[in-house]
Amino acid sequence: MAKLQKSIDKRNALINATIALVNNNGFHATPMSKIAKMANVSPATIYLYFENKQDLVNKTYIDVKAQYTAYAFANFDESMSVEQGFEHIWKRIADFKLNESESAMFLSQCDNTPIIDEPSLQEGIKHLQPLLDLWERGKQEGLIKPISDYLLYAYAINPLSFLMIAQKRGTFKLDQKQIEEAYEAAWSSIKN
Amino acid sequence: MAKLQKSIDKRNALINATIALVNNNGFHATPMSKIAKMANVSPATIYLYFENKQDLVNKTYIDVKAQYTAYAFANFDESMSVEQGFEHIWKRIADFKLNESESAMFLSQCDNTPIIDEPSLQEGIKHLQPLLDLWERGKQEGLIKPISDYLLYAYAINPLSFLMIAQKRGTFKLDQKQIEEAYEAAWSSIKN
Amino acid sequence: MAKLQKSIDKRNALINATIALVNNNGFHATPMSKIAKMANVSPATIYLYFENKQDLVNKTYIDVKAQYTAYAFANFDESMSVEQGFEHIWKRIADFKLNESESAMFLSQCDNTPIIDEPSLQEGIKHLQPLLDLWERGKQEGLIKPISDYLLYAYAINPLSFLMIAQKRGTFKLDQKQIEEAYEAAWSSIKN
Amino acid sequence: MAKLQKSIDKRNALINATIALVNNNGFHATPMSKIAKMANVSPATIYLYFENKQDLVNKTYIDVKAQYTAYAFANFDESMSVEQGFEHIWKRIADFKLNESESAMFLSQCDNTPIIDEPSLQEGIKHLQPLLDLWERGKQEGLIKPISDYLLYAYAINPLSFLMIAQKRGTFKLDQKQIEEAYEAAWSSIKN
DNA sequence: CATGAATGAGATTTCATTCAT
DNA sequence: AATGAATGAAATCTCATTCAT
Repeated sequence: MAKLQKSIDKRNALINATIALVNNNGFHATPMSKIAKMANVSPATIYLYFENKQDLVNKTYIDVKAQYTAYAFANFDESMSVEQGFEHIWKRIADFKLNESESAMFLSQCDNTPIIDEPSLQEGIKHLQPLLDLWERGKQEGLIKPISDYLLYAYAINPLSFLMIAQKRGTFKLDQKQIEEAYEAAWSSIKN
Repeated sequence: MAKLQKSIDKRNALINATIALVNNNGFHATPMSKIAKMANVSPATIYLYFENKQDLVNKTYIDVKAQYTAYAFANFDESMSVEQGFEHIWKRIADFKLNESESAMFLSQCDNTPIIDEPSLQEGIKHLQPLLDLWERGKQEGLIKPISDYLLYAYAINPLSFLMIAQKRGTFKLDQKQIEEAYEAAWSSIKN
Repeated sequence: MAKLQKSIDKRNALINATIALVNNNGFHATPMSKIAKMANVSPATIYLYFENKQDLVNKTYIDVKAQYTAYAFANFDESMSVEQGFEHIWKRIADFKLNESESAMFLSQCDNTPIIDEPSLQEGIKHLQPLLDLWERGKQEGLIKPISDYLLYAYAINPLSFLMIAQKRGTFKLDQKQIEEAYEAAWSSIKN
Repeated sequence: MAKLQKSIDKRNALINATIALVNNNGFHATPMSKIAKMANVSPATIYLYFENKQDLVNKTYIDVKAQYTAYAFANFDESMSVEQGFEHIWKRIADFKLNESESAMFLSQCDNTPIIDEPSLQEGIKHLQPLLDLWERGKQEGLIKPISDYLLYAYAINPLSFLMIAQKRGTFKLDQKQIEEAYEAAWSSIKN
């Protein structure tokens, strides 16, 4: 295996350990030593890849957020109609939240606490542009309510986080039928 | 001032300090010593009122959750029509999230991280029953979609948390017009 | 009940609580608050009867040591022969160590650690005089080895402490037959 | 110096500091910080070698007890006669108690208080077997009283602890003549 | 690059003692 | 005399980070 690859593997192992431990124990109960142990490296090695703990968690956030958006827009095509496009993206996001629930949980935790610093939060938001563009088109075509993107996101996308957490906690199960119902609710809330 | 009152005041001061500091710094960066300082007591005094840090944050959660539901259902009357009742409760909750944003932030942080233990989370959920009863009535009258309460909550109520956080971060401002738009979106998403 | 009596009762309750707790947990794990709780008084009340923790444990030691020697010499009569007198005292001490094992344990702990201050240790030794006098007589009569009282005590009396602790720990049981054997060993070790 | 050696040195420094401080101040007045200072390491370093304070004192006890028995049985040879063997071991133990009085004091403190946990006490007892075997032989040959090993130990060996403490406290001096007297008393107490 | 050992700084928690009542 | 509440000081232990190898 090439040296570079080994390096990337270690970085990934650290990122994954961070996600798993922060999800299960919370940021406050995730010491660097545990992260190192789970990633099978020495604590000192972490500092070869990241400046400090804050940097590690920031970078983890940015990485995961990038995965999330890449997943969301895979196979999306700007030639799709607004409704087709929205359904496509929405279902990709639903898939991500339910199948990649470790990653989704981590994002949810970061987005609701002050553990990520402001610049990294900004960095994470960047990649949502295609969805915003789609909504813009929808508004112009009169298909989507002419309201703030924040409102659209709050009603069309964010509820999936709540459902993912409920499912993770075991109090609720999202099967195919309920995903359809959720999509209905999402579309109803933003369509004109 | 009576002894009992002084005791209650101290407990409240501790709860409030906990909310403020956890909101601003996160649980991991909120030492007991800072909480004590902010509440104007000695660190040792905290342990007269709470067993340990975990207990303090659990009890804070339960307290705040109780305030939240009390606020939500104030002046609610089961004789109201389903739509009237829903609008009433929804707007109370919106008021709470936007006016009592410190409390709301704290709840959001607790509901998205593993800092509160399971029994306390359960304790906190108890008081939502009137809303669930209203939805049940709505379903029977054919006014509300016959879907899981989790889905209804995810779309009708939870988006307010997202909007509250966005507003707190200063990236977005919820004024009267947008509250009406949000209400429209909420109602659209769950009405039949 | 007279006021004075109530006062004495409280003092005794404190002394007894100290003995029980130090025996079971050791001095280092016996906080004043636990002593107070066990004696059914407020922590502050302890300071009405004793200057501080050191004073409490010193006084407890002196009290128990006095009980011990009183018990040891009860019914002893200087007109007894040396051997009769020794057997009498020895058996009283054996009785004390085995029946009043709480008290005996406490003394043993104090005599083998630096928890009691020097003046109180001295105070505790005082009352052994009758035994030393008996030995003196025994030496003059040629019945007892002409060796230091420390040696006599080490071999004739102190082994009972070891046996008491072994019994307390449950690894060994001292019944009547073994007490006789122990007496034999004690007498053999010091008799001329 | 090899890494391993430095590690062993640090562990030993910690063990020795523990012995010295517990002897002089008692367990309750021996904070980890003092132990660290005396061993010339940071308090945090203690936790690389021992799990916690209880573990440190347990391990110290086991170490010292092992030294004690190794010392006691050095040059002992099962081909010796019972009386020769006993005298040999007894004098080795006397040497240890008087020359290695720091270690002996520590053992005495541990054996008379609840500071060592049960498993570690058990661990410490293991190594006395050669003495018990010798006594067994003595009983079969009719040279030693047919009584419990606990009684034999209480009278033949344990008095040395009492004498060692008395000497340490300065109230009594064990010179060569008195050691012979003590040996006489010990042997008298257990011989048939 | 990689590490294990080490640690300073600080976290949580305990406790002997005091004080207003 | 008696107390419960309060606390300053200190105890145990943790952890992010560094450094010699």
